[in-house]
Amino acid sequence: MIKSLRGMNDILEENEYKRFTYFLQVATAVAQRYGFHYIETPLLEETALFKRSVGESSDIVGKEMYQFIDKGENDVCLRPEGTAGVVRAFIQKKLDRAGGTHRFFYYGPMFRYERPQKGRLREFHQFGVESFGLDSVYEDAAMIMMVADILNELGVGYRLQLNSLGDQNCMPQYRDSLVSFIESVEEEICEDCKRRKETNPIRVLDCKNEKCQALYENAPKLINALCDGCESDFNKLKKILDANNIAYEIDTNLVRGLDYYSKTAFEFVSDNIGSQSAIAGGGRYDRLVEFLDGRPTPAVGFAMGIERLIELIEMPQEKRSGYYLGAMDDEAVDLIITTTQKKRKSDKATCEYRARNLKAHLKNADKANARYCCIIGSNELENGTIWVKDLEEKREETVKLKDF
RNA sequence: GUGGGAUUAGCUCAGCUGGUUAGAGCACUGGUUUGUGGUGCCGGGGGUCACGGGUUCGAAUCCCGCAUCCCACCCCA
Repeated sequence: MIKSLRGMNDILEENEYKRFTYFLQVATAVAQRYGFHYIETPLLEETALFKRSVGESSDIVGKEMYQFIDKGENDVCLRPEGTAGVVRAFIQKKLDRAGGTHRFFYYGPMFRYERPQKGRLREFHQFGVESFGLDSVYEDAAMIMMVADILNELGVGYRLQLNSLGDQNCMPQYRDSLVSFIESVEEEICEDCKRRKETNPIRVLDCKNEKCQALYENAPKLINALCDGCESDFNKLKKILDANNIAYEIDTNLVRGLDYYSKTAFEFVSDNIGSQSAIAGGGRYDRLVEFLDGRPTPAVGFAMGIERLIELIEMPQEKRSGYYLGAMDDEAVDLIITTTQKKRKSDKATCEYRARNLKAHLKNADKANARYCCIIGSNELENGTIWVKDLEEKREETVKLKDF
């Protein structure tokens, strides 16, 4: 038997596909209410795109990409995340030169070659949005409120963690002071942190090693080193969230794993899905368009992990709907088929191809969660009528077939 | 990539220290004699016990390998 590859799942169970499609409905509707429109970009991109955007120091690019040389000798890879492709499309379409604001949402599969576990797949699905052209912190707040709206509508509980990563004015200085701090404790930190000091020093802050964490208690905090602009934006952001009743916690160690973030960084986490607890994450990435050879364009966005989310969604109760049609007589089956086809012009309608007794049909109709069970037996066939039972109201009537 | 646990019917699981045709509940399916469901009763189908080796007179049960899932590390959505 051929099985799916490790970490790659089918979404076909009732409690999966229903939640999956319901999530997309809700997320899409909310994004459209915020003025975002759909964008679809390729699953396969040039490897260089991710090296330059996500960053070579990140684990995603360093060891998790599905990368290969195609038949035209191009170095390509399956996208490990969604932002880079959208930014590439934005620049390629010269929207950076067009100016103005551009807001996109997308969803689809992402690929990372990781060791699978609960909430961590090799092929997984993200829903995300990207907003270009606005450097206003109001847009950062709008992103966060959009995530909150989606989660609230889905009945998903969360905690929001917030941080500011600074910009090109304050981040480099902070990085220098952090590096000198790390050097002062270098003897005692873990091997990973020693490596991080060289590749991406900010990342030592979210090292999970307890000993390291204890040492970093005294590390300089980025939040205290922000330049005036970053600090006032961060304060403004907090104010906006307060005014809109969005609860948050400041997490000074929240460092997003992708290199392109600056200023606002946020993460929505859940305590109910195991150790892979981040359900949405995002932030501002004002430099990324420039890094990918576009005109400098401020941008902000987020992504949500759909598989993690659907574990948490509370589905609204499903109501009976549509018609179930059945014959109790072999002679009536053809009539059932044509009647069903007629109904399908306007309503959901399913039918049974075999003649069955009434009890069996009612059982089928009930199982199909149909609202109406409609039967033609020998009596009805003779009189040109159809027997219709409303399974919810428990009412039944016999109507002329032409009026049905 | 490292360490640990699990793997028996579509699903959730039982199967004691190796011993005759591997079980249950749910699900599926058929019937339940005059045409009434979700909630009665009776019956039926379905498992090379993940896969590959080994030990043994005999393996779902013991050993080795391998795959997948789960947990932790790591990483992130």
